[in-house]
Amino acid sequence: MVEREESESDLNAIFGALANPTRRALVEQLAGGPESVGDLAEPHDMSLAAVSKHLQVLEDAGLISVEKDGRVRRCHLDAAPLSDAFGWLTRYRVFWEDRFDALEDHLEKDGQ
Amino acid sequence: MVEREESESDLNAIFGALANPTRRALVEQLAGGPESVGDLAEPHDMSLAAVSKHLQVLEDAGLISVEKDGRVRRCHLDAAPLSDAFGWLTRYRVFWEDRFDALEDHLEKDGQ
DNA sequence: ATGACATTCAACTAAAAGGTTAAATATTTC
DNA sequence: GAAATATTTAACCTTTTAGTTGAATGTCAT
Repeated sequence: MVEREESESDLNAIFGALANPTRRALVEQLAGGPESVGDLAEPHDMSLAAVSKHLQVLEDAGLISVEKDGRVRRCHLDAAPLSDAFGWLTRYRVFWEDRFDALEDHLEKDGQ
Repeated sequence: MVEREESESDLNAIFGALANPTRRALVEQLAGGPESVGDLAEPHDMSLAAVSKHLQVLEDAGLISVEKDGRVRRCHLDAAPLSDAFGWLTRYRVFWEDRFDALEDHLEKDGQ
C-alpha cells in the first residue's frame, strides 16, 4: 500500500518544478517515453549542464527517475506526484466549473 | 510549432504562485469568501508587507482580484486560471492512473 | 485638522534559481 | 591504456524571491 500524502514540501517541490517552461517541456518529452539526458537536452537552447540541473529538480520533486545504463542515464517520467498537484487543484475546481466544461471539450477535441 | 492553449507565461506564473505554502494557504483562505488583506495576513507569522507581496504575486497570476472598499482592500479568489494548470496536468493523468488508479480513493480520503 | 487605521512602497538583506564554462568522473571503444 | 562519449560537479555570475523595517499614502472618525 503506497501511502501518498500531500505534504507541504511535496507540493512546494512539485509546483515549483512545473513553474519552469524548460522543465515542463522535459516532462512533455518524457511523456513520449524514456530518453537519455543528452537527447532530452538537444532541443533546448542551453548547456547540457543546465538541463542536467533541471532534471535534478524534477527528480527531487519525484517526477522523474533516472536509470543508469552504461554511460547513459536514461530518464523516465514518474508522473504519480502530479496527482498531488491535481488533487490540490481539484479543491478549487468548483470556482471555475463554468469554464471547466469548456476545458473538457477542448481536451477531448485537441487532447494528447 | 508548439500549439498550446495556455501561454507559457501564464503557466509559469500560476505554477510559480502555487509553489509557495503561504500563497496556497491564502488561496485556501479565500475559498471561504472574500477577505481583507489584514484578515488574510493575521494567521501568518510574517509581516503584513510580506503578505501584501504574496497577494501581489497571486494577483499577477490572475488568481485573485482586489477590490478597494474604503480603506480596506478586499481580495477575492479568481480561480479560473487554475483550470489552465489543471488542463496541463490532465495531459499526464494517464501516466499516474495507469500505475496507481488510486487518485479517486486518494481524493476521497484526504481531499475535498 | 488630527490621529488612528489599512495597506503599499522603498530600501535593504540573505538565500535560491537559472544560467555559464571548465574540470572531473565513469564508461565504452579502439 | 588512450581517446571518445555521456553526464555531473564545481566555481562563478546575475536575477529573482522572500523576508525585514520604516516611511508614505489614502481613508475614516472625531
